[in-house]
Amino acid sequence: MDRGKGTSATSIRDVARRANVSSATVSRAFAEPGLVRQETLTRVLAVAEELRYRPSRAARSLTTGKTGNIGVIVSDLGNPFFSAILKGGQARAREADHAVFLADAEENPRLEMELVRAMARQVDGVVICSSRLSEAQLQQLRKDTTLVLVNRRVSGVSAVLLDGAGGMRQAIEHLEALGHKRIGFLGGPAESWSNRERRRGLRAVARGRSLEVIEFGPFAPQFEAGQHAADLAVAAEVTAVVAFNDLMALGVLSRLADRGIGVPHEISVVGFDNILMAGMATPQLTTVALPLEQAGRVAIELLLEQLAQPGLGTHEESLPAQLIVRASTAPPPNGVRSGMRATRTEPLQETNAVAES
Amino acid sequence: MDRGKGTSATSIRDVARRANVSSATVSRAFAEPGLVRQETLTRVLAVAEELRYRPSRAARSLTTGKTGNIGVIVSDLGNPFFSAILKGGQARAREADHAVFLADAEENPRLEMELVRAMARQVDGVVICSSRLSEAQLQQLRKDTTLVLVNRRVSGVSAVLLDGAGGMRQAIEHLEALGHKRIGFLGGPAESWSNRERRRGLRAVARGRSLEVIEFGPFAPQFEAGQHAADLAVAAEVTAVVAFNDLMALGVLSRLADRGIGVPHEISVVGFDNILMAGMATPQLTTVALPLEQAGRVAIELLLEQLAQPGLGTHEESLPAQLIVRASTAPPPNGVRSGMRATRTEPLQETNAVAES
DNA sequence: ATGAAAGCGCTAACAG
DNA sequence: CTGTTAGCGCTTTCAT
Repeated sequence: MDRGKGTSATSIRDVARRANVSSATVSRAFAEPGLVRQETLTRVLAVAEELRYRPSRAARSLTTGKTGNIGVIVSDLGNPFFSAILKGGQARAREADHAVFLADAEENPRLEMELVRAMARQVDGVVICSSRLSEAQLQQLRKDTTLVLVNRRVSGVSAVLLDGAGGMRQAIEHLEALGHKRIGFLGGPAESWSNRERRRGLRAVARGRSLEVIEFGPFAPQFEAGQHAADLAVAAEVTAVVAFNDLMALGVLSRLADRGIGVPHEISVVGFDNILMAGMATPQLTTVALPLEQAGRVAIELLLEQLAQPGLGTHEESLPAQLIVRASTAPPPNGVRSGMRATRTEPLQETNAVAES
Repeated sequence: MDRGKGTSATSIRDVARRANVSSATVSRAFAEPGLVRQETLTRVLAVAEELRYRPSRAARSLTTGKTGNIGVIVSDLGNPFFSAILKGGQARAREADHAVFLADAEENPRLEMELVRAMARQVDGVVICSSRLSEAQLQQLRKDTTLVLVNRRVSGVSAVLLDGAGGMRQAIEHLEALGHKRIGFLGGPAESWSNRERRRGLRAVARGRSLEVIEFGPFAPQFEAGQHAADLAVAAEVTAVVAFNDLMALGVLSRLADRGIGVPHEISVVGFDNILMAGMATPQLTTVALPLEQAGRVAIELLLEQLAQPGLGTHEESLPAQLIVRASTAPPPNGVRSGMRATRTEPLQETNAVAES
């Protein structure tokens, strides 16, 4: 009978015996090839190859303290926003010969905390994307875990941020240049760091311009919320709408089409690119693209750096947003209009906030 | 100075000393609580808690041979199809207290092989989603790795399959019931197992019915390919189109709209649900939904079973597809038409096949 | 340049 | 029920 699978993986000793050397030499042959004589080295490597020997990382980690693994926690695997980050991170980790532990926190802070704790001993460090933990909890974690955050800023922790504020500025400037004076913003979840950033950018750019900006929301960043919000925006007589993400923007587009309202002739629409539509190149929708894969790469990069020189301080890397203009924006129907100073309304409605970007 | 992070994780000995027991007892307290006297148990657990002790899986795996980890390999992390599977698998693995190693094979067989090999020693088994490896390579791998395949059938290996053939049958029967007689199928990548399945289902259902089925493709399963294929389908005068996936279907929709061809009045469109649009509920598009998350769960399930009883044979689980009818299908323009027997054309064009579903 | 030996944190017999 | 004793596979002084 077959005796299961990995029951008898070749160990370092097998190689050592077969090559007439001590296991120490085999170990060195892999870790510090320079320390063994050329002749021995080739022999050992040959035998290792022949026996299909692969060092056991678990055993190695026992003595070295390093696991060669990196943990990545996302708040919702179903969100393409995170898949993209993950893809980049995964690639970078592999280049550095590190394996990736993946966990989905399912938007649940308790679970997230638990996952980091559970991972802690099996990885050298953890990347958390859009953490739902409180600042205090994160500060707690960083005491005994090397941490890098994506899409979240916390003092003393390295992070890679996506420049939502800058993206918002680009979007608004674009619309302003087209002649829009009255613009609606459909906000995402209130607790979302990136939503706060985007609103911050929005206000900064509106300040001191002859733009009227109306904020709606918070909304769940979903297609349906976009459909709903579209009606609010139309009622508020804006000539352009910027949505928290492209899913919502798509909802807006859909609702406007249903109501027979022309895009972009009657109203212009901009979405923030959750990369949802990456494959289909969002041919209709003007979006603010975020370099998500790169964010993943950089996060791993930061983590690796930090592992290499634990002493040094923390980095914060901010990645630029990029407005991609397409068919959903155009000059407003009747050229210039009001011309009041920037204002904003209170949130008009609450919806349950789920996925964030 | 701070001496890095996990430098001094509390070990089993620390707990043992502090609780006045041997490390064996502590070990048992965690592994087989039943073997320890209640009193001792509580004391040990209390101390462990106090010291924030977490057993080291690496060390444990050294003696037990089990790692408690599962490897999951997907052929493209960027494809939402796989994110969905991953999400389900991740969840199931966590329920079973297993961690997930994730790797992206990037559509590259060499890399895929390498990844499985690299993972092998750190995991108890591997799930490969839409493997790009040859049958021979997979047979090779299964010799020394516990394997479960998703979306791929290979003799002697457990697998979870998505019933593309059944989904296709549903789609065609739906269109037939509406009165369509001449239907086009826009095929996916030629090498894709699921594409072969869908074509198989297509022919099976067409056989013996007064339906004319025209196959186009193979195409890359992308939005752009859908746009292109739309023209071919229109030229072929079909009254309905079934696309390999929803991305392509969206492309079709887009192209038809550009050409001013009404959907569903002039032509009906059905997509296979790559779950791309999960969030937006694909409100316009009739699709064949595939239970992707469940597929992930079942895959892990199968793997766990196999790990538990290595002796037993392999399972193949086939998950049902589900037609979801929405606004993109309706009776054909002029009711009944020709009525010839099922036929099919040769592939009309080749495009580079990338993502598959 | 290489080997011997100790030990990383844990579990698995085997005693008691 | 609990302690003792060996290792698991590898790295790392310390010798040689």
